[in-house]
Amino acid sequence: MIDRQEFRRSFDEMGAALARRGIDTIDPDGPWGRARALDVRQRELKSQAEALQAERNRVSKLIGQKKSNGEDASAELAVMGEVSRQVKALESQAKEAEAAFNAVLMEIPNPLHESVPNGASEDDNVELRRWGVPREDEVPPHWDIGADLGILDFEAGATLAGSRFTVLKGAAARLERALMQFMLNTHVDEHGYEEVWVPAIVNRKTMTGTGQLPKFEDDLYKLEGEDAFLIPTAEVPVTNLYQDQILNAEILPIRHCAYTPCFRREAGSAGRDVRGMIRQHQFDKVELVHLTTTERALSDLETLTGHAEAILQALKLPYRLIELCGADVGFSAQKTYDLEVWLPSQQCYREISSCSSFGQFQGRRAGIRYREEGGKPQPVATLNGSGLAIGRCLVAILENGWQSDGSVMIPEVLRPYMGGMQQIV
RNA sequence: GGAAGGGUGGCAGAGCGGCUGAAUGCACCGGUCUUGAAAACCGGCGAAGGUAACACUUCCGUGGGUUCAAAUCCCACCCCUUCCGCCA
Repeated sequence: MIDRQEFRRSFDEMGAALARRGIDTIDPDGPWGRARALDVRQRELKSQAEALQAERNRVSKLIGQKKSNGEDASAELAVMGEVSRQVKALESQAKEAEAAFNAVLMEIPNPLHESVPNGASEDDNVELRRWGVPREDEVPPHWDIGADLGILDFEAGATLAGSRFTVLKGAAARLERALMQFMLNTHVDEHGYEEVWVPAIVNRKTMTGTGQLPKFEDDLYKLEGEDAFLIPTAEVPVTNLYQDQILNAEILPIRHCAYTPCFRREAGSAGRDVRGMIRQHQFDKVELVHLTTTERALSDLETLTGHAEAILQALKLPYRLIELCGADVGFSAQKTYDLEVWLPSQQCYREISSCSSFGQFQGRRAGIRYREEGGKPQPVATLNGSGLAIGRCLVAILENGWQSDGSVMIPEVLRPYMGGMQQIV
């Protein structure tokens, strides 16, 4: 959520940062224009209500004093009936107006950080660097590699659950588990993260805190008969671990890593990546989450991204780092780097990690604040990034490790987790 | 699912119609004392809006109601704890 004070003080500057996302900030009936109008109305009604509340409180106190002194208070009581009715009416109007203002605010995305490049679509994302040497020989798609080896079963996934579900067997199942272990161990032992294990079902409030709700309910799996949802990413429960808390500044930065399954309806991506396991309704991911100060947010984003890169490097998977342009940065983020891994069958790089700084946006929404010694509470800055998406990582290993005899070389760092297995045959 | 108890400031915990934004203790901050520390003593110490600063307003799980006045009374809901049932 954007800051109300800043919204009033810097309406035009904020609007400009939002316009870079392609949002209409000129139209008075658009969200930006409506927010302004609703704020004015909300504040008017609130100050009217408050003035009358003050009167009510003053006279009520007087009545109490008179009564306890045995004096007559009937004159005051006579007028207060009406005053009280008016207070109630104004209170509920003010409440409604504030709720309306809030509802609009909740649907306004995070203004972009000034360093984010302009752009009209994902085609304008900026490549920052590449690592590793992509193989350019012909490699079959992972679904063929996996089917030939008998370790990926897409038909079984479809039978059990539908499209975009896959069953892993044998070496693939173990590889999935090995990747999870390797990633978590690396982040805990080498990067200093504290591991957490969290629920994969959360309530509406939690989902709202990180920004998935109210705007993106269609992307989520909702539980029948309950106001609860399957998480689309560990970001949601892990960040919200601290919802409505005031933290001591000394404990920042907080760095958590977590494995969770992730569930996405992929409502808007019909027809994209329908084959294989690039885009699944359920997938595994190890996530990195930082809670830090606003001053540190941007430099911590570099650190976090580096931790995700370290995994790719250890697995010796070629990748590139891109910075998302204004049109492509997600709703809650102020700045985002994507890591894209080389997929030889497609001869292109595909997203395998997304690392974002959210500034105070989520901290404000989720009520996560911190206090410097003697200072006032202020929202924490949050960051998160995949470290990494496990299913896509498995795909990359199958394709990059594929050999012309049909076998797949297992990256060295994973072999201890694979019972010493060097290749999948 | 059934029964009972309970949700109050960073924590613990009183209050159960007006003098209560809230006793008390702990924690924390400042001071006195001390070579220093501890102890003791004195003072301060919730959040949000609002203001130049005050004033003022709101907040005692959430929502509604009664009343001139609600943390306190009434209704509904949510959550937690314990016991029983069920169960990995």
